[in-house]
Amino acid sequence: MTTTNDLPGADLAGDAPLPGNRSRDALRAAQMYYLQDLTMNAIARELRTSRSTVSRLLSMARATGLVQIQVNNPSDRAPALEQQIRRRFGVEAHVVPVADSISDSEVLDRVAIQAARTIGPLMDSNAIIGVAWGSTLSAVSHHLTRKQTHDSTIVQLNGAGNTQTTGITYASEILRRFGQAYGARVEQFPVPAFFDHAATKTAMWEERSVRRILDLQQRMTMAIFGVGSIGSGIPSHVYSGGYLDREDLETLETDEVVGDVATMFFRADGSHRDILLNARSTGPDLDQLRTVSRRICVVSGESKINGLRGALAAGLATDLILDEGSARRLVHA
Amino acid sequence: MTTTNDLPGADLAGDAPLPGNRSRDALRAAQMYYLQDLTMNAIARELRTSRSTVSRLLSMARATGLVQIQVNNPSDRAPALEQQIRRRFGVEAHVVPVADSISDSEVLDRVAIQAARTIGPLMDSNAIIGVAWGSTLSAVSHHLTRKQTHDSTIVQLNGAGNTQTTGITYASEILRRFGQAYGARVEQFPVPAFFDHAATKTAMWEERSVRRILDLQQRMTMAIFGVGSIGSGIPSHVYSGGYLDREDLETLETDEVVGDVATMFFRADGSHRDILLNARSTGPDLDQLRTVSRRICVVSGESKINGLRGALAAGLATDLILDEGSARRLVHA
DNA sequence: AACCTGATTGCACAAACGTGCAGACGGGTC
DNA sequence: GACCCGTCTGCACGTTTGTGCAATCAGGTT
Repeated sequence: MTTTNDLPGADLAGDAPLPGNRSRDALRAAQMYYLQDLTMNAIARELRTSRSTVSRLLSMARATGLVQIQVNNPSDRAPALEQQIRRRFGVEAHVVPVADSISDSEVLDRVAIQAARTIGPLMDSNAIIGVAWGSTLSAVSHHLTRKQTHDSTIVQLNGAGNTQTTGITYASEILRRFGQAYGARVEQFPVPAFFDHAATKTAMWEERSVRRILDLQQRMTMAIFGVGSIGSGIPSHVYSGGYLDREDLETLETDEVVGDVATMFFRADGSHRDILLNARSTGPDLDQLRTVSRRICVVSGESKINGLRGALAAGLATDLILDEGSARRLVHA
Repeated sequence: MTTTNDLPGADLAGDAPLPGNRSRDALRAAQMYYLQDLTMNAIARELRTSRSTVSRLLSMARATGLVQIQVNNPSDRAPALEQQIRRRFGVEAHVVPVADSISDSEVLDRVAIQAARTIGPLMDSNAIIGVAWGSTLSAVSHHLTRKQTHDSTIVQLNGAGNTQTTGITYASEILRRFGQAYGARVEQFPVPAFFDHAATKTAMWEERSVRRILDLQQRMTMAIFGVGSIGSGIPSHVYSGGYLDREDLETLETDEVVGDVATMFFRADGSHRDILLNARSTGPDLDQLRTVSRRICVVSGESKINGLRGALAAGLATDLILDEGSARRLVHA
């Protein structure tokens, strides 16, 4: 082909420059491209613009949630792994296919993209969404696709401050992106991840500013979180980021903690009674978390397997999004 | 580009040739392509196959309904035309964007594609779908995308025989395609479009074989039909295809008929009382049709505008899929 | 009017994609 | 074993799509 690109001599019969033209064109283009199978060139002619503009209109249509693409495995014959996980652990599994040859950070990225797209369709109006923070959630938040909703709220699940920073910029970035993608209010939780003294927590928990957040958490319709894991390979953010001192880490060990969800710790059997640190943690009580009707856990990387097992034993999740490698480890052992 | 195509030296580490490999790969490919934004080349590497195979896997995934693409106009700021139609006529309108420069048959084709894709997501298990026949429905039936359902039934809305043929091959092809796309049973209605004598209809309507179909029609959860139109330009199939003789056409005129749905006629004001031909027609009683909870009317081409107005006045449709030109004519007059 | 600044456009090129074709494979038949 | 026929594969090629860049436009400021 000799690069007879774009439109040759159009743009002579100008369309009225109507208001809101941009997004109207995006909708038209999307309909013609995805519903009528026209090529971008054909669409460009009908829209009296250049093909490259159509390409951009379409990518805008995708980014703003105007176009939604779903991949649904006909549940009756879903991949074996997902079925096994559902049977063994009682959660709806979404296994992200990845070759085992790729790097951990790439796996995280791909799990995050797919998680973001899986969450999208579940997002609803009038929802109250609890969101944790951490490297997993951060990755997810970068790939959310827009979807307009009314009267929904994003609420932070646990404080993010530590001894060095208030953690606000990090956690709030995550929340902000969620809020923006879904057109939702954002409610931050401006407390440290852990109090130094359990008594301070008790006191703060009586404050009305805090109770407002706790109240929202109680009414959550959906919660989204990763897991932290102790004991195999790389420790998660919480265990190395200045949130806990040496003494804390020792008590975790004596309490036989294997992991955490939103800085609330649990043991391999799923129990969380009498784990000292939880009395100072600002995460949601795990019994309360279990009352939320949709609880989505995102996990990437096999180093999290111990924490994940604990979380599953505790029944913290209703939906589990994880990479294929971890899924395999989970069932084959 | 120097055509550095497809994978250079793969296919040495063979994967196990598992059963059902094909559709599993299609699912994996679809997830990686649509959910993770990998290129087909990258997918080919992970799947240990060639890029072209991935391309084919993906088009298979789309064709079998594994991937579903939706374009949703955020109803609050839907295109003006759709809003006006909804207000004026009380139906949910889906306007198919087409430039006014293209030919009638092309318009029909594009309306049909978009109609097929619009119907797809509405299709459900345990549904009983009534389907009419005619050039519009025929076009739609060619573009249905597969979607597996359980225990659903496609039932023919009106007989298709005429004096020359039993009409079976034509109408049944349409039904067959619907049935195949949705994995549904197909129930044909083996009667002529019109009886010569109303008495024959009365008699036949008591036959158990016919009652079975009528019973299904009574329990329809969805109906899909076009409209026939008299009086402007090209007459529809029914008016020229050997179904009616001159005398019949004359009675239609004296009865002030403007169009039909599934060979049941109505006037411009939507009424259908005392239209003689209806007593001999095998289409569903219009009062009964109105009890179906979802009634989708597909219209392409401005020549149908008169019939369409009548059908809307009669309140026959809950959803209307039509081309932009007709939509404009509909509101601007 | 002159000037800046950010958004938007079309172009040119490179990357990604779809598909006709010929060869390879599989399994049934003579 | 030889043969046939339908299916699947990779290749080559042409087509379609994404994107950096420079020119242009819109609207606000000096």
